[in-house]
Amino acid sequence: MAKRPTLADVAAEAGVSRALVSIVMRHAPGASDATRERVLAAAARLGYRPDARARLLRSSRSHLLGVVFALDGAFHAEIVEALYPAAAKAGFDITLSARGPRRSEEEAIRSLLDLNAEAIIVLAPESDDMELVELAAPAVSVLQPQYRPRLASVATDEAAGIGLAVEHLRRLGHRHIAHVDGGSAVGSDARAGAFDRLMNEAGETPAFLRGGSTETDGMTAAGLIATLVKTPPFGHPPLTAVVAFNDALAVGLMHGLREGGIRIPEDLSVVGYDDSRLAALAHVQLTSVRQDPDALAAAAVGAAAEALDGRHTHALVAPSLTVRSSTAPPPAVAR
Amino acid sequence: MAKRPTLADVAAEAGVSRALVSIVMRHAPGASDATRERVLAAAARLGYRPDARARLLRSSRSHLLGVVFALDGAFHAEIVEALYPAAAKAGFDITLSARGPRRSEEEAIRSLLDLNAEAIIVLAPESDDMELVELAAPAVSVLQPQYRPRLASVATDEAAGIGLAVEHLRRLGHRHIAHVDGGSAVGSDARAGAFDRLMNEAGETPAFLRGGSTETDGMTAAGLIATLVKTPPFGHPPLTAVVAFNDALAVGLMHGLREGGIRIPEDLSVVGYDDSRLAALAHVQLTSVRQDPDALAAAAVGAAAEALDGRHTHALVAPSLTVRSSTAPPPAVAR
DNA sequence: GCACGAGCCTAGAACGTTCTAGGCCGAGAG
DNA sequence: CTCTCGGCCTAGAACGTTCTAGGCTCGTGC
Repeated sequence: MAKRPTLADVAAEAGVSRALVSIVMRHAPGASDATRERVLAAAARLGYRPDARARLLRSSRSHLLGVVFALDGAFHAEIVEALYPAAAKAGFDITLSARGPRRSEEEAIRSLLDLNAEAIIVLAPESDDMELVELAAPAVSVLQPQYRPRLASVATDEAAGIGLAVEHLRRLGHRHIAHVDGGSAVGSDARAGAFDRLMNEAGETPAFLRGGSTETDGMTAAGLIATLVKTPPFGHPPLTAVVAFNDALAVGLMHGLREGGIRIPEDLSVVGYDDSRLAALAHVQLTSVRQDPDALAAAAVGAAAEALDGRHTHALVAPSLTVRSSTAPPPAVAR
Repeated sequence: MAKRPTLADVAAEAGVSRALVSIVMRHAPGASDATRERVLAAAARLGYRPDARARLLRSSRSHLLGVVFALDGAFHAEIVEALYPAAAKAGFDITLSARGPRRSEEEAIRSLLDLNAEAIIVLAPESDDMELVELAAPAVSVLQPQYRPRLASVATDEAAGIGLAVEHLRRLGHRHIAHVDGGSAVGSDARAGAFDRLMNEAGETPAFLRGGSTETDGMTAAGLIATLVKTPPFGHPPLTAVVAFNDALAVGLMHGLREGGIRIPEDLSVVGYDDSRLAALAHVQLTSVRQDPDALAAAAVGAAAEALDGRHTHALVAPSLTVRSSTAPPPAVAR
């Protein structure tokens, strides 16, 4: 394990000063093309790699973005993945810190602050830990809009997402669509509210069913829905489509409904939300609202950069719809 | 955003030297209890937090373990989660680096080396990138045994895992068990080999079926299995249980079989491998071999520490079995 | 012939910590 | 009384970078 070469080693090898090597390495102006080449050659010969710690320590700007994510967050993985190129493009490095059942958001944030992250991006912050961040570094809340002073946020446009789902179903010919809400889950109100507004605008009475955020919740809710499909209340037309709060709920729903003898999509169309791995499973094939990880990541990095300049933006990113085979025209298309 | 206080600030506040503050902060010997208390009070008053970068830069040992994981790795999340406490216990910090479709293992490893991680833990290394690590820092390969000089490894004892699955099925009364292998997936041979040995030891002829590592592979394999269950070849008893290479394969299998009119577990018992989130889904409830994330994490940290001292160990961790409702006694228990 | 600016380069300080070497002081041994 | 030793503490160097201030050399304009 030979010692790792430093700036000084490269400088000696190339016969120049350390400062000049530093200039070349940072692609900063102030070196001729000839020496630049010579220094780079020397660096390559020695296998030199700049030491991130020292670099971070000295430069006032660390160019480091801290990212807090949940290991079990359905959609977090995709955003994290998208954050790397987005950050690189903006000249930032990324350092990750996971939260989970055994590691609190606060711990995760603390460790990032210790590394002197310039700004902190928190995916779906769960609590008031954001206060902690506000003290030490500008922060961006992703996926879950929070409005606080000194806090930027980036989220999917829920109204547009629900809108996509409803429009897709209407185009297929559905006229009686219900929303199975997220119960007390965070974000449930935003989606339910969007559904409410959409229905009202179309002059229809919105139909809501109590759901939840887990597969089990979906299986529970399936009973009532099966009834509404098979034997609708007097004077009511049968339900032909539902928009679920999220994919897990939708999957539970589908399973419960099929056990109850309802065919999907022949008897009932189901739309999920998140387009998670769950939705893409070969035996699930759930039509789902897709939040755009690349757009969210780019917006998050952008918001972080803005926040560093003291501007706290609140961005909404447009979702799209991934159509799979859980949706189809209703049993008898009304004319 | 007032400047963050430094050692010097605390020293001034407490009326001592920087070195002494450092001693107190590190809980190092060489300070009286009285001053220790005084310094800590001053630090608390100023809200001092040590700067990890400077600390890392100066101390020869960085006490930093780099962890490379895959964002979509079925089981990685649980191990990462378990690594935090395991590392803390051994006096290490953890820094994460993700790999994924758009970020190669090599990039992930490089960024960790830039931060001067003392040792690198790679979850399920995919390729020869390990050579890269070997140059710069001791490495531990987790989940996927690799035997190279200068490389430690920690993995689940595949033979024991398959053994648990088979024993569970035998106890239920199954006598005709097949293994649906992982095709060309990494690790397939280890599990298939273990099954082979196990069957031979019991004096039975092992039955193998070609599978794969995805749900789709499972759905494909389901056709043949359905035949073996319903109309076994002349002279052969019907198949009553299968052990699948992994959970995804098992889930595809179950779905395909049910579509083919086979009831699970009444007609056929299915055992998966990994005990991933997939297996725990409410509508799946797959009995599965559970790799122990805590034990793997602890072993990985241990191996990293050993590797720092030049000893490269190869540890096997015993798995357990999570019994759910995809397994039951065979249709007619043979006496 | 001289002043000046631009381009290239360097010396040395600085970042916030830890480490090394050593100083001071009081107590106990001789 | 002197010597030594251990406990507490400090000054200053060190880690590997980046930043600041400035130096040298050349070409150009007067």
